[in-house]
Amino acid sequence: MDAALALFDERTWDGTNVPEIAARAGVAVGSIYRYFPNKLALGEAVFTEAKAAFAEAVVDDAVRGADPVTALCLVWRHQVAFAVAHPQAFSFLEHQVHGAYLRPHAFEVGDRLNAELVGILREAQSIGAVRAGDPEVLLSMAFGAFVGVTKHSRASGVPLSAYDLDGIERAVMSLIDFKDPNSPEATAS
Amino acid sequence: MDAALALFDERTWDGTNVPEIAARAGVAVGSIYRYFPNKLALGEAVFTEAKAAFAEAVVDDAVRGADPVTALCLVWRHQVAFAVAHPQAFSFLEHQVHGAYLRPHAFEVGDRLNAELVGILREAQSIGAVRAGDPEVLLSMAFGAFVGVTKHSRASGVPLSAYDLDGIERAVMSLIDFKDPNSPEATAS
Amino acid sequence: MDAALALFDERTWDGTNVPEIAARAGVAVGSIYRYFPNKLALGEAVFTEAKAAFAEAVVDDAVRGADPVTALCLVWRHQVAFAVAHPQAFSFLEHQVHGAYLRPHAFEVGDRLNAELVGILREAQSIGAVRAGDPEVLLSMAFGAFVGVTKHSRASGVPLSAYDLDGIERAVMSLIDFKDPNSPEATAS
Amino acid sequence: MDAALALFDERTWDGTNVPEIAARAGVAVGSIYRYFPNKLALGEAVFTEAKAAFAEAVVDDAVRGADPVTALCLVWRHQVAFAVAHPQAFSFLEHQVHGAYLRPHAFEVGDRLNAELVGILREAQSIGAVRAGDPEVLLSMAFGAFVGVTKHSRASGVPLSAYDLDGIERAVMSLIDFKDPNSPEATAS
DNA sequence: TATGAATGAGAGTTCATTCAT
DNA sequence: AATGAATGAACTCTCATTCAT
Repeated sequence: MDAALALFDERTWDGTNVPEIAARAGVAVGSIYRYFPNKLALGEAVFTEAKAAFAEAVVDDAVRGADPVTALCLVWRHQVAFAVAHPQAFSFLEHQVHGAYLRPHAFEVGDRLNAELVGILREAQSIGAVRAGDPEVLLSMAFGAFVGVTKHSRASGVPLSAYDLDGIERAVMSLIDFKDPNSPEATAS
Repeated sequence: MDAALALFDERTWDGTNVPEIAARAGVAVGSIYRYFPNKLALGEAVFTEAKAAFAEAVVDDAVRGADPVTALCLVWRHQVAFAVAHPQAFSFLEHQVHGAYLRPHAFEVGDRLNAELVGILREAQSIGAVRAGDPEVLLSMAFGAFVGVTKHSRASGVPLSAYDLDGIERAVMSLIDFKDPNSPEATAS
Repeated sequence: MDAALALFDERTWDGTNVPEIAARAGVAVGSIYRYFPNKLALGEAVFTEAKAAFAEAVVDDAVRGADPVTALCLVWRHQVAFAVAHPQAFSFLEHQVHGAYLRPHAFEVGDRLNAELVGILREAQSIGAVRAGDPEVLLSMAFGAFVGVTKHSRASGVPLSAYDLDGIERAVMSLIDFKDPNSPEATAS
Repeated sequence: MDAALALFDERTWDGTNVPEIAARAGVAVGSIYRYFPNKLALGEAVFTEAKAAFAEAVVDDAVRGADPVTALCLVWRHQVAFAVAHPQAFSFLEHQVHGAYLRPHAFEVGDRLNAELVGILREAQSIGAVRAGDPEVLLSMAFGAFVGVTKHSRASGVPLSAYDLDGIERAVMSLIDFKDPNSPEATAS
């Protein structure tokens, strides 16, 4: 599955053939078919696993137990940590086209994650910690901004860890107009 | 080429077959091969044309003649207008994987555009109109944030024009910490 | 038809496509189809015309009116003259594979020619002017020997006319053990 | 390769399609492509193998160790034996058109064989065992005469072995004016 | 359980033929 | 009558999948 993920990310699901995956994994073609009924199922498994790992990494119990402000910070850092640790998985999940080999249920994990994040954002809005506006759109923008950086990282060949991640965080926090209502600066105003 | 663009966007270059393109275009398979030597060349032509159209739309003479502050505003609006007018082309250009069918020279137009935008951003930074930091990264983030919105638009089925585009612009301007140094508010501080 | 002959000779009937023929002839593809119902018919016409021209050149009225000894000499020289004048037609006729595009009747002219030549040879044998043995085989050998020279000519790029055609004739005459029964040398023995 | 040889001989390389070859060989189309990268390479392999087998059959160590007179006789008989044993290979090699699918190096074996035979002929000429004249042309004629017989054999459907092969040999020996300088008859004159 | 040669449906491409101009 | 763009059947080649070893 690692080999498959790497190739799907580099070349698309359609653009990758099973012999290549087998070669990269160092096994025979037939062996892949002992664990997956077909290429479709392999694609689905790779996508689903990556998405689940991402979801689990981003929203853990600490996030769920925290107040929206802390939660947002944690989510952001988890996301960055995942992208640093699993750049291929992160990039693959961001491909624009997954429809060819995914049945609807494959999107459930992602949708659930999205709903949780939107909930956090909405709560944060309700206490004035974040800019007003459709929270789904706000999420898309904040996440999109980070995806933009990861694309730049891949294109330039510079690993994500070499970027000014704090500066990036500050910029995205400006994007959503984030301010900790408990911080002295905020209460002063 | 329109039919090809639509299908490449929906299904990936590898995931689209030539008879499908022909059917969508309402022509015979052989006719495609009168104008393109092979599927690769068709993909390249579609990509190159879309990229050139985008580049021309985003940076026009008005942008080139303007001061960096005005230029940034214009660029933003041009970009939005292009995405509204040509959602498939915009989305296709944002696919993460184009390497399979593009020879290096196909990236030249995009690189040139990027260099121009980075130049504008750098100028804006030098007069304090924009947040400090690697301008390439800043550009990736701002552009990425917008791409995030277009993805949301496609996924939700809501056309981009139905979004609060002004709100989005304001958020991204916050992202880059943009302030017009000539505006009264800015001079007041 | 000249263009077609040249290409069929160079590349085989199957290996030649109609647009190429049109291009070589300096006409449009459609124009070919005004004169020939299809490529098959064109091939047949080219073959039949070449064969008829050869047959007519080799056995003319002079040959038909002459005694077998003179006839043989004339036939030989006619054949050589034809190969010198129309090397492509000669070579094309000697291709081993014509079956794909010829209906049986296309072979009639060739068979008739062959029968005539065999007849001459048989007469010559009957007066002791030529070696004994199956005249068809003798003809194949004598003709084959000349074809061998024409192949050499094509392969080496040296025109047939530059060869020692008299020496070749003498050799082939030895092959069939030809001797003019009226010549002094022959009567002497 | 046997199936391919048979079909190439019957129908030309261009006139044979891959499914036909597969069917004749009793394998699937794809299997052919496991052993040959493409049809061109298959053609080349068939030609090269046939040519090498012919060359090896015609000039063996016995020929190389013998005096020119003996060598010529051996070469002749080897050639005849090859044509009797492998009529399709012999006929295929004699096709006039091979250029479409052969790269230059495919001709090397044939050229080498030719050079060896010409060498033998030249030696034979130097001791007066063979008619004077360009040995390449002499070779073309002698070989062509035999090819003529094989053509006749194929056209008539009579197997080569049913021909008067001794008579044919005598005729061709006359063609090259061959006489064993050690034979009593020769020494007598 | 692992292998990879074999399979054949289907993809990319060619080209004989047609027909509006 | 001549043209050549358009057509689609047929060809070359690929690759997901199977199965004897």
